[in-house]
Amino acid sequence: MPRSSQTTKAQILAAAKERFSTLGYDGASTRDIAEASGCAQSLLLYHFSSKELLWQAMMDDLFSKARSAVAPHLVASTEPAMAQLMAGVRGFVAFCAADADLHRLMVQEGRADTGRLKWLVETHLRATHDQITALIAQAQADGAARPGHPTLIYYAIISLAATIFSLSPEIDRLAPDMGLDRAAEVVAIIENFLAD
Amino acid sequence: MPRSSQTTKAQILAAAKERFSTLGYDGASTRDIAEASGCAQSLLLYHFSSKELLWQAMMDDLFSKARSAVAPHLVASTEPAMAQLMAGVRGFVAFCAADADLHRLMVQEGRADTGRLKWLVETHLRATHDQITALIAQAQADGAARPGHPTLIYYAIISLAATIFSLSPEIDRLAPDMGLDRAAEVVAIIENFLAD
DNA sequence: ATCGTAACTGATCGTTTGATCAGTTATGCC
DNA sequence: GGCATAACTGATCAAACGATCAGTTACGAT
Repeated sequence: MPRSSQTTKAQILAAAKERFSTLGYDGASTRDIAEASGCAQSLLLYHFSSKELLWQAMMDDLFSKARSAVAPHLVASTEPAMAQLMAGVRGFVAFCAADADLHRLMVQEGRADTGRLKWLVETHLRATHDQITALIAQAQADGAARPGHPTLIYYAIISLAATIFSLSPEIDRLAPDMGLDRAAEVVAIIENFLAD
Repeated sequence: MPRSSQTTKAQILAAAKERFSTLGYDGASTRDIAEASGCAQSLLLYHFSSKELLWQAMMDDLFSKARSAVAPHLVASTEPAMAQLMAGVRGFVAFCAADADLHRLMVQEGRADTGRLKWLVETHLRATHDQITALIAQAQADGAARPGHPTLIYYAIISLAATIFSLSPEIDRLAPDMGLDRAAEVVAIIENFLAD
């Protein structure tokens, strides 16, 4: 019984995000993803052609959502660079708290120099990296942000913002008493870290 | 031609660390690991019984090395907690800079609540976590360290110390101009972050 | 020297993987 | 109402997986 193509694709993408982020690219199987989204494995390949193209479509979808959480705070603002930066950080932390899968996926792919990493850097990472590091450099020139290579600062922010949420199974096992409202404290940590 | 059992095992463990850390548990195959260490796949299983026990043996080996890089700075010191902490941080950063695989492996396993994660927490993580968070709490009581849940501070330190090195393929692609002596700057970042 | 045992290999088992394809069902258009 | 087409399924492929096992090699103790 054919449904809307968009509905089926969205269900497959959601299942793919869950499986790829927890099991890794090789660990996740297209049969498993198809079963979790309630369709035959062959339908998954009918819509996305191959496992790798499904992975790319899932990444496109995820980065599109991440950009809409961060970008509005950055564009064409008249505020100082540091204020723009912190507004973007708040949006990014909120996104990571709500969906830890993006950072899990990025860490999985960022450790080996594969074809998938090259695709990720050229398609999604480069533009954001260049934009944010320019903002960091401006904030440093204003005397508002701490010194250091902007790329290093950039990755320090990302790791502080995302690691707590992406390692939550491990952290929950070690410190079950820790509260669940970690986002506010994470923002405070980054603000304190960024300040000169 | 039988070699020493210890030599063969060490070669297999080194190859396993490289494959598991870059491809993930499912992505790495015992055939690949055996080929990289120059022996038959059946010999690998002869020495380690199964893929999962090989993975555990590799983790035991790696944590043993990590502990010898950090522990000497912590035990039975008469210095204040903050000074002990920073000494341990310097040892840990140096270890991460020399061998980024441990953190890669930890991030891979820390995101899904599998049997392997449970084994990791109980066998290797719990003791270190309890020891370091107690030190953090003491440094906070001394008024030397910033406030916040010690486990949150603990994971902030770990992510700051390790992420830069474990994501080096991605970072090298984005900012090839960045220097290679990142360890000193990372230590400075953590020291600044920890201070009250 | 020889004998027991640890180290090691090659062949092979049953499963699971990504992928292909012929065939079936339902929807939207004229 | 028929009809082209998009949506979808089940069967099946070759390849790779973890694992088992019978058989071979070489070292070390007696």
